[in-house]
Amino acid sequence: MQTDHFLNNIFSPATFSEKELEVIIPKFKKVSFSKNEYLLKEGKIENHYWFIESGFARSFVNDTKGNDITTDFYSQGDIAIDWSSFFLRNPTRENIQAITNMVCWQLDFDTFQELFHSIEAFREQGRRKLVGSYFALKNQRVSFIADEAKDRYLQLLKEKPHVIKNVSLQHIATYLGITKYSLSRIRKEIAS
Amino acid sequence: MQTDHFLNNIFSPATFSEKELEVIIPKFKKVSFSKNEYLLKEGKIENHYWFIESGFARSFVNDTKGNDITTDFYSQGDIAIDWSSFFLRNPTRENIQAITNMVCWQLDFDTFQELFHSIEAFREQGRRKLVGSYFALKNQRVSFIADEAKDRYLQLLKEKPHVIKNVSLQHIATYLGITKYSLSRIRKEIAS
DNA sequence: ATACGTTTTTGCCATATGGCAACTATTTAA
DNA sequence: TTAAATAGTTGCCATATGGCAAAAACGTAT
Repeated sequence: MQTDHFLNNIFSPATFSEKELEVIIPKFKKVSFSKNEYLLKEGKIENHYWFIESGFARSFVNDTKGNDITTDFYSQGDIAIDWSSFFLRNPTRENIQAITNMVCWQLDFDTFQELFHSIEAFREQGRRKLVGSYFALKNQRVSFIADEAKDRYLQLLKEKPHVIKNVSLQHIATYLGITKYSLSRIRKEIAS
Repeated sequence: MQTDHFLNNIFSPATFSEKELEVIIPKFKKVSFSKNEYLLKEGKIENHYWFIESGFARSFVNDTKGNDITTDFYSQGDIAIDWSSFFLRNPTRENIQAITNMVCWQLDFDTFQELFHSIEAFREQGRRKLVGSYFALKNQRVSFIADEAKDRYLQLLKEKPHVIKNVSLQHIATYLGITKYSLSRIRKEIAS
């Protein structure tokens, strides 16, 4: 096992034993995506746990009026997944699409389950990742209620500056819950 | 073990073996709360996993302007918990308060961990509960962006009619992300 | 380099919701 | 039962954001 392998950043010797790493790491398969390709499509059951080594992706749903609403952005080190479809084995409402070319590492559901139930550190890590996503979502919920669009944008700018640079205005707008017109005006206002 | 015990509705023989139930059920402790008492207070670390047998609770946070914003409602069969504080062992931003008198069943963190790591069915159930909360939150996020306040209210009315009847207008309003004035007007409009 | 399609910007006006202030209704405590 | 506190309602106007249409800017393929 090469020690400069990307996954060694995700599964560090501080948390996993040498023996566990030898079981875990080889189970991942490297997969590349070209810009605009889908990692997951609406109606399918999420069957992969994807770690991103490079590139950007976004997830979106189509609302009842047919509007495309961005639900999240993903970049290096992130897990690009619909947790509920993956764990509950339900068809997903989400699409996950590559915004740039990407390199990812995948685990399928059965392999994930095997590691989850057999390795306590893997299980704890998975739980922490899921809870981390949950926490972010809860904070966003409060921000949606308490903050104006401009503040939500500034917050995103601070938290994920690399995202802003790689994602089109219209996708950022739906993520923030506003129209592209409003976001364009907010940017203009900030610039001055 | 009495078979009409409330927890037998939560831990059913279909999913858990007789032997597992004998380990799990006795570990729960029955606790009652009076109206307005707190199950969890801002700044503390969530140390309990609460199943509600009867009564209602709500969780809320204080935003930067000091406004009290309702984040969720809980009733019979629900788990009234801040998952992130519980699992990540961080001080919480949330308050969970009894809206009526309540009867709950508690497990502390260490006991939860013990059961989580030793009983696969318990672990799967916990994961499903957490993912279920996550799923609900994600759908709410889309609804916030795609639907008007009136539709969000009608949706809540359909999903949790018992909540509406037991919770004050102002708390429902902040949960929906609108002011009490707006919700009052929406109700008036619906009535006609 | 040119031309096409897509994305972003901007003027204009529409609409949903916010929020004060005053009033009314309901709940709680004495 | 009555008074006090709390919760809900409503008139009025303010404000943030929506959304069309047209123009401008940008990216991409030939």
